[in-house]
Amino acid sequence: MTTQTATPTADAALERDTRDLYEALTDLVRVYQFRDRNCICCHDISVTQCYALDALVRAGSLSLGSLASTLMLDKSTTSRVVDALDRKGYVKRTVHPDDARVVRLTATIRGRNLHQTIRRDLLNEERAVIESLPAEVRRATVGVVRELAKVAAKRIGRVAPCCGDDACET
Amino acid sequence: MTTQTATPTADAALERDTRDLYEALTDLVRVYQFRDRNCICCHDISVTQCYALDALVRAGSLSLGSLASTLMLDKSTTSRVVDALDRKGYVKRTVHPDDARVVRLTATIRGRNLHQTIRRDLLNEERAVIESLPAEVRRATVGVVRELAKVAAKRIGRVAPCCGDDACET
DNA sequence: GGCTATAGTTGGCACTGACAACTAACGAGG
DNA sequence: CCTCGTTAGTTGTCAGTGCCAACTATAGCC
Repeated sequence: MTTQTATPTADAALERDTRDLYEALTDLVRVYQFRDRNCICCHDISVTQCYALDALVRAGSLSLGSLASTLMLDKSTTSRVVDALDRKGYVKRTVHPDDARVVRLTATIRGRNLHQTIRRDLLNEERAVIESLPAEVRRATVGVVRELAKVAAKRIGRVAPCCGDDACET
Repeated sequence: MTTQTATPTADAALERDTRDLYEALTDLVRVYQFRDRNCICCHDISVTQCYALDALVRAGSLSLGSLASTLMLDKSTTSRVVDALDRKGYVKRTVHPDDARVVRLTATIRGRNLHQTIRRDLLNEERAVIESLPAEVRRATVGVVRELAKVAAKRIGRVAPCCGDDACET
């Protein structure tokens, strides 16, 4: 009974799960966007700027192009986000030694400190959210979210224009 | 001091879960933001506008203030988002019969149709993401995400300014 | 040396999001 | 009835986002 048969029951279940998950994810994403806005912006940096800083600290150093694709943003947008971070002294642009076209982006000490501070705040929030859950549930939640992010990235990260294949009849 | 946890082991587990969940959720939220940008914008409407339309269709009709708090946005922002939807003919403003101060917002037929179309697209995407998962896993995922959204909303929806209690020394 | 491809930047535009200042209508109290 | 405080929305302003398209500069190839 665990085989992936195309029975009407299985179909109905998939439909229901799709709808339910869609609703739940919508809520979740909305709440986290709100949290990010509120939690990050009191630190002299915007949400997108924070994502960029995070990506840079994590990676150590990136070209503008790779940063853009990490953030799934246009290069022009990314360039301006970096402008802001550069202006505020959190990130430094240097020319790549082997290829003068590429810009090497690295977080400054100041940038790393800020990143650390914000990360601490966000982790505190996260802990507050989940500490009420029983340990097993928490653990399972982590697994599920991770898996979901992976699957979604595989499906979605791939399609650049519009809605992919189905839909979007313009 | 803040938490009276049982054992150091449990503490460590909580820390690890917090970190892991934070990473996973960050990824998840990023991917879904991207999906929304790409999936919605080919329909003559922006992401925020779509969220607003969705809230209106769901609720049937809302005042501007309640729409703002549903979306967790400032009233001024909300007003302008509604401007755009109004201009495009997806939403109508009417004066509330009992209180001439409040604006009743309702989706037009056009608005409901657009909503339906976009919803279909997003559900198709969602289905594509999860249809590869075994049915039990899917079901569990729905439960977990729902629970997480609920817990997060309780914790986060509450704190309006800045980061809540900890951090944010301005 | 000239050509094409690649990496980034800049211009332009619509929109987002916040705060503050404003207008309009409701609801007491006098 | 009129005034005052409150509540609901709108508008002004400003920084930032995000896209496309046009541009500059360097690299790599013939």
